Amino acid sequence: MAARTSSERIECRNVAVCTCLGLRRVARMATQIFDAHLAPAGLTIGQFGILTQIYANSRTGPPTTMKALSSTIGMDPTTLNRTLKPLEAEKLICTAPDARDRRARCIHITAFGQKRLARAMPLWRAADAELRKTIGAETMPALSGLLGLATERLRKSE
Amino acid sequence: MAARTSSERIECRNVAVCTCLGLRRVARMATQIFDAHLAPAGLTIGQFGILTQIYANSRTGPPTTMKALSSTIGMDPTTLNRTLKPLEAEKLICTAPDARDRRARCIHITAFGQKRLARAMPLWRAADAELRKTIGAETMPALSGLLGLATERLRKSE
DNA sequence: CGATAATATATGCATATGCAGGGAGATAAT
DNA sequence: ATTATCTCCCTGCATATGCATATATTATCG
Repeated sequence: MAARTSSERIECRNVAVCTCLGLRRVARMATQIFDAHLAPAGLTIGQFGILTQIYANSRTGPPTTMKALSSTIGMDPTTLNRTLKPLEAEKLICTAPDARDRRARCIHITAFGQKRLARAMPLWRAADAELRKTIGAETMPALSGLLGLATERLRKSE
Repeated sequence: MAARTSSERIECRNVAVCTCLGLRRVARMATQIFDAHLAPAGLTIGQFGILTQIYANSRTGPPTTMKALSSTIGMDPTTLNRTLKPLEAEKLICTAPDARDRRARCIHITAFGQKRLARAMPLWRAADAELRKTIGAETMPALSGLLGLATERLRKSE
């Protein structure tokens, strides 16, 4: 038999429906919708989500640390670290070393940040409504539910 | 009444279940699984998906252009442009201007790229199996189906 | 108390993502 | 044919993402 090294067909049909690639693709598309809606408030959807979480935490307990926040939103701490930088540069948040553990930094939302968040909230609602309208009023909660379930199980597996 | 500007509570409960943020979060988590599995083959899941698509196209018709490929995988052409750079630098793909339309660039997978893809394929299967096992054998196809539906509808809306 | 381990954050590197806008080439209008 | 327009790609800018690793600080063990 002659060698047919590069003509051996690679079986790749299933890749077309890869869940990971699907997640990334739909996340990209949804991100464009949300970023476009939030742009007038000067926030991306990622920044908006983080700011909201910091705000929510500030109303329920002690100041958030990087570690806690990164765990809550399921993001690598090093990513969060850098993602916070533009927010701090814009004075939407401020950070200070924790008095009881000087390794940790406490993250606070500023009054300016709260104003920004309040301004962004209706824009987020409009983006959410557009996504719902586009992918279907039945599909949206089903997708959201599965994502919540997946998050939970991915978290537990760590 | 005294001014209470910054003490007005911002309603943000729904943000916790934002579909866009959920998509981004689960996409991040899944990406970590797939990237870890594919690392021995020197590919990220994004590169793997693109390489697979170029390979599949090469077997069914004329060479892929950037525009066509970006549309197929639902990615901005400028993003694709840069994402292809490391693949070209590693000689996994090669590009050449189209003879009939010199604005366009035709993208080909090299024999070296096919070898790399063949090596990565079982790693991708292992990653897929791990994700399935983690999020649940019933959840996986349901999620995949909804993502396919969402992709379709997001595409049509453009 | 001093050495060691564990923890919280930060930095270097590389890839990923897309908007605005620019340049080259193809197509349509007059 | 010349102009106008449109299409395809590329570059500058800014954010997003995480691994390996470094630094600072706390906790633990002997």
